[in-house]
Amino acid sequence: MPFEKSRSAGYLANHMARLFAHGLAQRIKPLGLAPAQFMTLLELWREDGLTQGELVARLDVEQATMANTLTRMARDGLIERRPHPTDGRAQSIHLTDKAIALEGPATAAAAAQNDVALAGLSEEERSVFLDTMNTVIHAMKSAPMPK
Amino acid sequence: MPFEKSRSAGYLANHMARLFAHGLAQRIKPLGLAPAQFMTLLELWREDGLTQGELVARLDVEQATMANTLTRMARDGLIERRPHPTDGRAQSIHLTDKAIALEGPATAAAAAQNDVALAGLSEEERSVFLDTMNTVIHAMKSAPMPK
DNA sequence: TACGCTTGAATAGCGTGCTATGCAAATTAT
DNA sequence: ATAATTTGCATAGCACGCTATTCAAGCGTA
Repeated sequence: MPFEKSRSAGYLANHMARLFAHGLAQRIKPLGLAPAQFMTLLELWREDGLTQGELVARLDVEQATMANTLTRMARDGLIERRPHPTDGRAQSIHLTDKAIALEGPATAAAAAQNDVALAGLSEEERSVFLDTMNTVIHAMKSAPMPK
Repeated sequence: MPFEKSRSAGYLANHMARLFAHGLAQRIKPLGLAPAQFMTLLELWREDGLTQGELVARLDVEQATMANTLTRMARDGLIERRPHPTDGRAQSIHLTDKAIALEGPATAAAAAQNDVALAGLSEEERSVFLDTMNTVIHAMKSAPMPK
């Protein structure tokens, strides 16, 4: 039997993530935000002044990816990189007033996209779905890489 | 209450898809393949000689994305672009022997990645999970774009 | 037939992910 | 205290996704 893409978790995950990203991008574009910037802001709204390394750990992206995202965010006036008070190698990342003001509208946009995506599911189904994604993420993170 | 990323479908979808892509990439790299190439090959293994436009429709990516992926695949000796027999604007995309030979190992690699990801789930849970992803995908594809 | 619209594909430019390097500051070991 | 290692970040280079633009070939219609 052929490899059926609509029965492949990986294929579906990719397709679903592209649709989520596209929908979110459309919704936050008017705010001057892009998806990776939003994701980063989620952490900084929760706790300002994190280092790049802390953001890397919390968002599970590579250090180089975060460095580039932060560069674009600084360019766009969302963050400021300040010298770290105690570690001369590090910087602390601080939100600008502009970025602080975006928390409400941006999280509302993300919630709206989630609502559209999950529209066909009951509360119970939504909860199971989120739990399952967390389980799958954990499985892949703890699996040893093949050879 | 704060926007909780581990309870956001979009955030989890993104994270999960990155992990899937990374795992698949590691597994098919020895075959000389990258994820988007594998996805494209899935369609061509099923039916050779498709046009770029047909691939775009089946994989739900933008035309420009597919054009670039096909260019890389031609560069890597996986496909050949031949003039379309009846439409002077189009080309038909044909697999090389090399690409044909990769079907077994590549689909096995993808299946292995899916297995790792779904390891913690029962058969029933896996089935529900795939169904739900298909439902969510459909919901986002049919939702009108905001404003 | 000729003009105009549609359609298949390429290209440019950018965001976001990755790996691989390089460098300077900090830390550890000798 | 000096040397070696580790750690924080930047940069280069590439895959892949997107939007926007351009061009040529096909198709319609006046």
